[in-house]
Amino acid sequence: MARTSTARKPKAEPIRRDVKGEISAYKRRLILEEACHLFYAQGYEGATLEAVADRLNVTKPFIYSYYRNKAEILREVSERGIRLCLAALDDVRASGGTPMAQLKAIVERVTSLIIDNQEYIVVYQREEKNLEPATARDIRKLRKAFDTKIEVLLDEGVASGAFDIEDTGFAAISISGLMSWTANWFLPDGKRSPSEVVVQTLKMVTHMVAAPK
Amino acid sequence: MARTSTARKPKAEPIRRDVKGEISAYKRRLILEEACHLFYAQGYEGATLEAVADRLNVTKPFIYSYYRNKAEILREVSERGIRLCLAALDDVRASGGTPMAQLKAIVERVTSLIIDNQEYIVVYQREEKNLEPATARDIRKLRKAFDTKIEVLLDEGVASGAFDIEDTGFAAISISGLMSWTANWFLPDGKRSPSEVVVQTLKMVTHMVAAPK
DNA sequence: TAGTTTATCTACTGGTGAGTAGATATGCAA
DNA sequence: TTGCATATCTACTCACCAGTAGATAAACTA
Repeated sequence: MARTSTARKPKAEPIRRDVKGEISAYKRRLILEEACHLFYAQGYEGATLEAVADRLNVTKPFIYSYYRNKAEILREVSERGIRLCLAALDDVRASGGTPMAQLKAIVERVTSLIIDNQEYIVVYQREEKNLEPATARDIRKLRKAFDTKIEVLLDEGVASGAFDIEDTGFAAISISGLMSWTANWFLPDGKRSPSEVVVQTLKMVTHMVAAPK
Repeated sequence: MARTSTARKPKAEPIRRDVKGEISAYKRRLILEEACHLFYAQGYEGATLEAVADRLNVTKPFIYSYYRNKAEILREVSERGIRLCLAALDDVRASGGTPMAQLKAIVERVTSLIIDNQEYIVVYQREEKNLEPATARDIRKLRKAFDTKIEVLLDEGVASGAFDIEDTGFAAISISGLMSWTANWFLPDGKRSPSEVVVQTLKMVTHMVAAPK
């Protein structure tokens, strides 16, 4: 939306792409993916940046020219999951609908996201204590915000009579817990496909909150 | 129950306690508790055995005369949670009752155990990859056994009409996940007391499985 | 009490990996 | 082309910690 500060002519204005920045971002992304994969397989401390570099056919100092240190990589890995989930939740909330319809849409989208980003989410769950305390707090705040937004939605459903819940705060924790837990047991080549998991999770959540007809 | 092999006289037989063994077991227990506490606070790799020794006012070689190596301590920490939960489950199953009554008893007892042994359980969840592969497999088997036993109970309840569940395997995973997840968010000094958490968990689980009246 | 065993400690090794200094290569501008 | 800037690499340091060898102290036995 915002023009680059040097842009002038309205006609045939070249879209000034920040190519250098894009390439740099792309390299960061490659490092991030490979690092996440190794953190997942061997643990944060067990995975060396040397090994990450090897798998990218570069050397360790290459990584250090894109990330200040190992912890910064972990930070980006850790933020990813909750950022995506919050965005999906906000998106559903913005498009409206009944509380039940919204809850169902959120469970569907968030469970899918968790399956697709399983490694990022598990790494965060396991390695939170390796984050700098300030970073850990920030991410915790995001997770808290997620739960609170679910709670508000549940409150709306209780008010409309769609849900039958005694403690919406606890129910919110349970629902987000149920979804988060998926990252811990789901096996990409297991007997349940991602879409089956989504469907079943939806059923569990519905049972948990729906008012009896 | 079993006599020591050297016991002879039936009358006034001294109960031959293995004092040496008991003291040894007690020391192992002290090491285990302190190690678990530090693993919880700083992570398995972040916590040094030197630090564990310090907190016990002993030295590192002391620890090495009770445990072969650091991984063996982690193994005992990791086994504890699931062993206790399985024992509680078996105990409830053995004392009988309706499927609903049994499920409720299991959720109550297991959730309480998880709260009481929070640190052991979280350390296992986080540090599983630091276990020797064979050990990790063994413990996974125990957890699988737990879920399967829940599934069988759910099947019984479906057969009797007490439960309304489409996929009992998935429901079993969800229930044990809901309980396990407690270890990740419960705060001993938070706004919910352990017994409130147990009560609310029970409500969630009941909602999830109960057939409509 | 002397001698023996057991428990614990002091002081070390060896391997490892995060992070860096300075060299080198690659591409770009004039 | 030459000179400059940027990207990447080679080769290192430094700190840390699991695990151990061998010394010492404590406890037990005869």
